[in-house]
Order: sequence, then C-alpha cells, then structure tokens
Amino acid sequence: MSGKLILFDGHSILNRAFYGVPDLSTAQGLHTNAIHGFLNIMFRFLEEEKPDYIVVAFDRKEPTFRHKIYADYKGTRKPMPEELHEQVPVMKDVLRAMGVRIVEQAGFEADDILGTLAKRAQEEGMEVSLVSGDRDLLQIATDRIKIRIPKTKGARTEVEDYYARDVEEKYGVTPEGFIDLKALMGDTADNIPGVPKVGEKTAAELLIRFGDLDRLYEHVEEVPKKAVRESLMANRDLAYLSRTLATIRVDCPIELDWEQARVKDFYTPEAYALFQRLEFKSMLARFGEKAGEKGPESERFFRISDLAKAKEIFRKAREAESAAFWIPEDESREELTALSLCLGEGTVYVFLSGGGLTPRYLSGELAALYRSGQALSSFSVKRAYRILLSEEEDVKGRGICGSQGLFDVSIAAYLLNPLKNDYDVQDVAREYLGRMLPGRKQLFDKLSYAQAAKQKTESFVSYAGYAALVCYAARSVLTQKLQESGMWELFEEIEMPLTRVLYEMEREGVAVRREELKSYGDALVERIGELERSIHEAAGENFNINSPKQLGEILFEKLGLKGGKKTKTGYSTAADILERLAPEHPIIADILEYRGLTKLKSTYADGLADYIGADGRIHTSFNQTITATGRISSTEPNLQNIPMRTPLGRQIRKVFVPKEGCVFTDADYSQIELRVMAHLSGDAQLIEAYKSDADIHRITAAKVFHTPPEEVTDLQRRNAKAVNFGIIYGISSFGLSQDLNISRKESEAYIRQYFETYPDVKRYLDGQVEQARQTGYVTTMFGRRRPIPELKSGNFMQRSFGERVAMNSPIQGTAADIIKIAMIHVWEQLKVRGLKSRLILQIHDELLIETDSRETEQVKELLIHEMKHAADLAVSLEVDLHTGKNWFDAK
DNA sequence: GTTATCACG
DNA sequence: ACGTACGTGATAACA
Repeated sequence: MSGKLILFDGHSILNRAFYGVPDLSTAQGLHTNAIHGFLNIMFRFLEEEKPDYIVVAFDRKEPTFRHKIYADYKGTRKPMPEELHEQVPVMKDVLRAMGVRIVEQAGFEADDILGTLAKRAQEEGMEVSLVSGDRDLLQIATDRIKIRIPKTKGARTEVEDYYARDVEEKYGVTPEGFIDLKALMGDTADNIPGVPKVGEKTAAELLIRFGDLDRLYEHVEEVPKKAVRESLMANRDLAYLSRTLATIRVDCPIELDWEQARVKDFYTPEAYALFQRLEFKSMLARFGEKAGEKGPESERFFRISDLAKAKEIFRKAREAESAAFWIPEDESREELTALSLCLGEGTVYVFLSGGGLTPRYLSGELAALYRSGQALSSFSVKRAYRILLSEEEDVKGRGICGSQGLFDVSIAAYLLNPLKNDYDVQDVAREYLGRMLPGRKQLFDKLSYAQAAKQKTESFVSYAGYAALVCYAARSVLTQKLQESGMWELFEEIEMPLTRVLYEMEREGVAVRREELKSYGDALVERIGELERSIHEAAGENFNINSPKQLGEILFEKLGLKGGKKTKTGYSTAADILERLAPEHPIIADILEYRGLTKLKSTYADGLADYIGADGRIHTSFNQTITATGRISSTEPNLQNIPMRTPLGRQIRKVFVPKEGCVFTDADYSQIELRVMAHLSGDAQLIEAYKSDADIHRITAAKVFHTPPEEVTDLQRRNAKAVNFGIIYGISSFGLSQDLNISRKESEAYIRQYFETYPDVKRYLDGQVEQARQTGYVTTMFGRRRPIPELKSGNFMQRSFGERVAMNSPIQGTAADIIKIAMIHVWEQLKVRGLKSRLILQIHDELLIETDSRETEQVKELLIHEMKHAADLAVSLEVDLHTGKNWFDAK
C-alpha cells in the first residue's frame, strides 16, 4: 500500500494556536482563537502536502497507563485556561463536520496514538508526516516518518522538519536516544523524575560515551564524576521508570481502517454551518472558492441594455411588492452607468448603460421609482440619495426625512451587531442568508473594482446582481430580527431618517479659508525649526524626534532619564510620561511643544488643506455604522477632532467660516452624559442637584467633601469633575488615580464617597453589569444594543473591560440617540419653515449650523428648542449656544 | 499592515 | 496578582 498520511497532534497544536493567535470570540462570547489558529495550521500543511489520509489525535481526560505506574505523572501541569478548554469540544465538532478522522483512546495519550499510527503506516509502505507543537515526538522519527514542528518566528510561522538523520544532526542523539536522554534528565513539563544530579548536559555526555541506558548501567562504575555515579546507582529504578514514562507506545490497540481517514471534501454543509456560527470569515471564503468551481450559486441575472425592455421592467417594478437596488460605489455623478434591480427572489436585472440606455435615463427611472412610493432596499441609502433625489428635493408622503419605506441593509445589520468591521454584501449574505458569495477578489481576479466596472465584465454583472439580490432577501430577515430585538423603532424613526440628514450635511460641507490655513501652517514651521535645533543640541546629536524609538533611546539611554520600559516595543514617550519627567531635563518641555506643533502642522494645517474641494469647502463623510455605542464618526477628514483644548490649536477654528451672508450658530449640550446618567439611574440626589440649576461639579464636590458649596476649593471642584467623568467611563480607582495624579487609596476614597452621595448611581451601574452578564448585552434608552462578549472571558483584564463597557455604553449610547433625534428634528424644522440655514456638522454633543443672517433668531430658537426637547428626561437638557463669524468665535 | 501618539467628545 | 479609564480617526515610523 502506498500513499501519504498526515497526523496532527490535536491538543499540542490547539495549545500552540491558543497562545499564538490573538483573542477572538463570537458575538455569543465563545472563544475561537485556538480553533481558528488550528485550522490555519492544518490547511497550510494540507495544501503543502496534499496527503491521501489524515488523522487528528487527542488526549482523553481519563488517566493513562503512565499514571498507573507513576501517580505524579504530569502532576505539575497547570489546568488548561477556561478560554481554551471550552474550545476543545468545538474543535472536535469542526473536524467531524469536515469529515476529518479523530482518534482518541482511554488509557493512552495522543502521543501513543500518533506513534502507533505512524509506525503502522510506515510498515504498510506509506509516507508519514506528523505535525506537533512539542519535541517529545522526535523519538519516532525515521527516514519515512517526518516530524514537523511549526514555530512562530516574529509574525510568520516557520516549520522545522525532522527525519531521523535531522534529529541526530541537530541533537547528537538518535531518535531512540531521545528516550534515554529523557530517562536521565527527566522532564519538568510532564513531571518525569529522571535521575537527580543529571541535567541536560550530563545526560548527553553520558549517552555519547556509553551509547544507551542499558550499556550505561552495565558500565556505571566507569562514570567519572562521583556524585553523578552514586546518584545513578542509587536511582536505577527511577531511571527505568522514567524511561517507560518517556517512551511513546507504538502498539496501541487502535482499530482504524485507513479508508476512514481518507481525505475527502472538507467543505461540507455541516462545516459551513459551523464556520458561520464561529464567525470564521476568512475560512468561509474557502467555501466561496469551491462554490466558484462547482457553481451551486446558479442564479442567472438578466443583463439589460435595451430601452424598451428597461421601460417594461421599471413599470413592473412600480407594481412589485417591494424592490431592492444596487448602484456602483465610486461614481460621484448624478447619473448611473450601471444599476441592478431585484423584484423578487430569482428576478434580478442588471442594467448597463450604452446601447439604448443612457446614464441619465437609468438615474431618472430609479428616482421615479423612489418618488412612486415603492419600498426600496439598498446598501448605503445615504449614498443613493444623490440619485433618488436628483429630480426634486422634497419628497412628499415618505414620512420623516423622506426615508419611509427605504431600508438600509448595512445599518440594519449594524444595529443587530455593532461590533463588526464590515456590513457589506458578502457579510450580510453570510450572516443572515446563510450564503457564501464570491468576494470581489475572487470575482474580479486581477482587475480592480473600477476596471471591472468600466469594462462591465461578466463578473461585474454577477457582483451587481448578487448585491441587489442580497438586499432584497435580507430585508425581511433583518426586519424580523430588528423587531424581535426591540430595535425596529430605533431603525425606522432614528437611523433611517438620519441617513437623509447626514447626506445633506455632507453635501453642504463647510467652507475653509485656504490662504489662512496656509499661513497658520507657515507660522508653525518657524517655531518647529527652532525647537528641532534646540532638541538636537540638548541631545548632542541629530535624530528623528518623531520616531518614538529613537526618542526613547535618546531620553532613557543617552540622557539617562528614568522612565523604564512601558510598551512591548520599548520605552513609552507618551505625553503623560514625559510631563512627569519635565523637571528632570529642559529638553522635555521642548519635545512636548515640538510634538504639539508638528501635530497641528501635519494633521490639521497640511492635512485639512488636501480636502478643500473646488467649491472651497470640505465635505467630510459621516459614518453611521462604525461605533460600538451608536455615535456617528467622521472621516476624510475627521471634523470631529479639530483642536479646542489649547489656545494655539484652537486658533485653527478661525479658518472654518460660514458662506457669504451667513453666520455660524453653534449649540452644545451641557454635560449630556451626566444628565443621562441622572435620568437612567433615577438617583434622587443627582436629579435634585441638577434641578437646583447650579454648577454640578461644585455641588458634587460639596456633597462628596462635606463642604458648603460656596467654600468648595478649585482643587476640590476639579477632583469632583474628574470623578464625574470617571463614573461615566466605568470607574476604576486606578484610572482615577492616574488621571488626578493621586494615590490609589485617595482615589478609592473619592469613589466611595461619591457612591455614598449618589447611592442609586451605584445601584444602576451594578445593575447594568448584571444585566450584561445575564443577557450578553446592554441597551440604551431607545433600545440600541451593545453586546459585551468580553464579560464571559476568563481573562481578568478582558472581563474588567467588559464591566466598564457595560456601565459606559448605555450612557454614551443614549446621549448619541438623543442628539440624533435632535438632528432630525432640527433638519425638519429648517425644512418646514423654508429656511436657507443648514446643519453642517455634528460633534457628538454639538451641532453647527451655517445660518442665513436674516434667520439667526429663528435658528437660535428652533435649535435650542429641538435640542432641549429631543428626549424627556428626569432632568432638563441644557444647551449652550453661540454665534460667530467663524468656528472659533462661535464656541 | 501594525504600533505609538495625540486630536476631539 | 492581574494592569485599566469610555468612544473615535489621522499621521509618521517601522517592519
């Protein structure tokens, strides 16, 4: 019999993967990193070797024959961490689902099973590879049994291969010699005793001189060192016992027909379902490749370029129950070179411009379909508005912000699990439709998306078709899940209307004075140069101050400042560390100033300039599916982190200006998160504090420090403020002590006193953690969920993080919900009142309106009103409003 | 592509 | 004993 057998040491590879792969877990909180790592290793070897047979061996938890002869065998071994332990049965399920033969046998270890199978296969004429994470198995290497040990070297994994001759070459002993070596020196990992006084060196010397254990004992008198000789003679039984323990058995009574181990198609429906449950995205892609070859996805998409046919289809579309569409992503024009439309499962049309169809016609038909009131589902409705709204801005009869009946698949998927990175076609298809679609890479092969779109290849048609199909099919599934989880109203009344608001905010953009931005940057350059010279002089050499590595070496080695290591790569040079060091050396102050100025220059002065469009305005993107808590984020550029806290940085806001005839109106919520917490906790003291309409930090300081409010010192107020923030972040005494630069003890006292002052706040926060433990998630006032898988972790750090998140997310999330509601109401009011003023930016608790000078009073009134009344809380929502001729003045 | 740092709420 | 504040995005350095 010939053929190739590959054997895997189950626990050893799983163990290696567990410690080598960063923590991963599913939304349900099941850890999966070891399984993922195992499969990666396994696939890698399978691809390389293309074996005919495969077996994975596992240990059983019952004692083995070794325990019978030596009770302490493996006695020193620590139990497996829970995060790994829970993965073992799942790993076995995965292998079974893939049709991989698992062998385990009571009374024997995986090593014995592997040894037995390897020898048996060799005798039958097979070639054998044995993959294991540890070196114990080297003893069974021969010239036809190759032991393969994956090693993680830096980021890559390398494999060490050992035939018998490689073992001799590297270790100077034969594979059998390995057994005797262990018998003499013992093994702490397995708790094999060995002979006292004999370590690795001595054992190797003895074996080189005498050959093997038997011959060593025949000539034991010839051992030169007295101590060793006597120990050997006194511990003869122990040596032989150790040898037995160390010997891998090759005669286990295993019943295995090789046919049961034959490599078959791993990509079974069972494996698919399991991978999906484990959220193994990249693994599922393997099914996609297979699917591409075999083509079980046999949908046919109708390719349309004929005007008469197109007209007929759009007529049908208006009468269909509902429709889903997809449009190309990177077209900024208000016309369409391609459009796909799904009117029911199996009815997908892909329109391509050219022939009788013009881009103008396609976009017009889609807009008309929207205006007809047809329910439409799509990915990124926000992006689609440029087409949907191309003919007229106001759409009557479609509810708030014209979004009624529109369904954004990505947003729905985001609400159901906001922790994911992507909500694209493949993700949704996999997650909610149980279908693996070919990814772009597979579909377009070497072509980029843009090239494929331009050439309108067959694969482009199928990509477009799938996208519409998925939108259509996902709508009902996602709707049901949103309803079941109590998030339908959140979706329908907040998130969907918001798409329109954000679309128009992005389209409006904000005007930026290019020349002023330039001169702001130029002014920085001079001072940066001065600082650079001064720093290099103080250091005594030129180096790159921007490199934390080089800077750390200069500060902590050359200049000998004490800072120690803080990051895994070297010294930390973060600002808070340097600030503590400032009195030690004048260079520190310069470095901090240099850092601040270069940040302003590169990120803001230079960075923003690249985004000023031909219209003199910056159009950021507001993303609605990024954050875990429900906030929106801003990218390209990020306009939510424009400097504010330092006087110089703040100056940059002067370049953000309203257009001719306008002023800026800027309104921000006063301590919205603290007020939300007062409401959610129902704490009478905190609510009362807010009703008194005074400085909350001062009142808190008075209560916490038992001082009359008017006698509260600045320091006390500052500390109380830090505690207030800490509470919202999911307080920890360590964090607070760091922030205030005080001792752990003092911060603990602050926290204790805070909770004594506001007892229901404590009850509330504890309740959130408890609820998260019970259900796996927390919710905001408006039903938004955040799953917290970290709470199930066995890792203290992860679990603590989960607890803090459980406390913070409902607060941050509710505040995010409230300002979203305010934005929708403000947008609507501007619209119904027929005002020219426009909402242009949102910065979490702040709204900026480019206000027509004749409308300032109206805008002021409506903005304050809508923000204050966006939600009905136990405390009032207060708003600070300013106007100005630029963003600096309006804050 | 990842890491360290720092800008904002 | 563990080693921390919550949520983001952009840049430069370095692998």
